[in-house]
Amino acid sequence: MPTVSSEELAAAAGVNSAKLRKDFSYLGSYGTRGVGYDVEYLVYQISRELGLTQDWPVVIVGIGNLGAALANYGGFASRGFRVAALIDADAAMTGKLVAGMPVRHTDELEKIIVENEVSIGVIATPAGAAQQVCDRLVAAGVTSILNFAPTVLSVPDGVDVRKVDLSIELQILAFHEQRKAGEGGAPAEAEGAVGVEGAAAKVTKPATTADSDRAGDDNKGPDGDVPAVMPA
Amino acid sequence: MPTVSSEELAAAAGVNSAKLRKDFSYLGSYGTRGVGYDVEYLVYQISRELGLTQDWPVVIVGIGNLGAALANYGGFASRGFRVAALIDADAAMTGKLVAGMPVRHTDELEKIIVENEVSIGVIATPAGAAQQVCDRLVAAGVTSILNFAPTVLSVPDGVDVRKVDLSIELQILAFHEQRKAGEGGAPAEAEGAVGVEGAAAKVTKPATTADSDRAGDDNKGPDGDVPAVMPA
DNA sequence: ATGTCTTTGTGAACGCGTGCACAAAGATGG
DNA sequence: CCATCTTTGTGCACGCGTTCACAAAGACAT
Repeated sequence: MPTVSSEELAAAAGVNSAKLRKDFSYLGSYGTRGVGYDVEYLVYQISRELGLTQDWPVVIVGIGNLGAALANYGGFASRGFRVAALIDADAAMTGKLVAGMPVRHTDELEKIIVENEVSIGVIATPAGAAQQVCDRLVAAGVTSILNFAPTVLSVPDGVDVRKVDLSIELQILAFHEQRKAGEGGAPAEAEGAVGVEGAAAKVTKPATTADSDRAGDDNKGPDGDVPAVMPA
Repeated sequence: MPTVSSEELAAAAGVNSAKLRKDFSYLGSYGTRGVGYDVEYLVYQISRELGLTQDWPVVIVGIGNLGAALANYGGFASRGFRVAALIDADAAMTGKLVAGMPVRHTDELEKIIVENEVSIGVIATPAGAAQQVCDRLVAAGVTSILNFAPTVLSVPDGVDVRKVDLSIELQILAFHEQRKAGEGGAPAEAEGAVGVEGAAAKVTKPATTADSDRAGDDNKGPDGDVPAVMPA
């Protein structure tokens, strides 16, 4: 199949064909009227626009379970990412092979960054070490950081940080799961698990509101639509 | 600070105060006019709505580096998730302690799900095993799946799947990094890294368009705004 | 008790993104 | 070379979410 129409692509992706065409048009006019889009050419153009045709050297700092998992992750190489080095603060780890690559010590961090012209760093350290590692990465020239540590990093302007919270997705699933179970009393209720049990009784709200606890009210929003409190 | 106003919260979160109030109103009328929101009560209500006050037993299948990292992840317990069991297909892993918990063999999967009333499963297996594990989880009663394996899972209606691609975030960083480097020739260009080098020359487009390669065109969208091809 | 002041809750307006619908473009066949 | 048919590229309109702005509610001081 050398060409595809926007209609076919849209159907496959489950989106509107007009939107797909409009999106493509931002990249330029790469389609041929009456025929469609040349598949190979389209793939190339999108890849290039997304930066997939570039070689991005990255370092992974913190080679614990997560760091090792990331080092072994196959999806990186196929997207143009090249793991330039694995770095860990534990001297006992130095030289060990992870994903076929020797772990380097933190002392060499700056040198590694500069020599490999690394601009993207991945932090998979414990929370306590994250900010310190981040500062060193930035000082050495890294301008984009992917943070897996459960901390909010502060960085100077011009540096991008993206935080990945592995439990967020689980949270979203649990939210929908709660909905499936119905509004009524869900199973395995563990009141006070977050350490605020009795909060509803302590507050100064009228007892009627606090005690009824929303059981039975229809939870309509101000505009009358369904409750929109829903992650992603 | 026993209470907060929507204005303070909005400023802290960097959002509009009216939107924040409207969002809160979907949960009910928990504020007090002239005062604000009772912090403790508000935290409790939001926690409850989000499902944080419930106890969610989960199983993690595939105890490799990633599975182990997830088992050790601190963020789960604090959000109401309880790891009911770690499951792996490798008999050599059975009984080993990971995050202070013995690894169970896949043979016991169904039993574990049923006994613990697990409704959420996490798949951290290699891609090849994911669908099979998924099918068994669903058959045993799991209705929400968090998939870390690089495969698209097919599930019956009523089952939610969320796929986590660890390289997506890296991709987004690289995209912005590319933008920072300017439109001109970026460093470390690796033409053809995705195996389509020469694609621009092979296609049947007029040579003028293909060769100019968009250098110099202003890349305006159909409505005249800035190029909106930008992940997240 | 009454007035003033603060802050909520929400109706209404605005703006942006999505989808519709069609003219222009190009391929294909006669 | 012309007619027809397919598919793109995009102006336009609709709808939804965000923001504005204000009336109602309650606290607090006098």
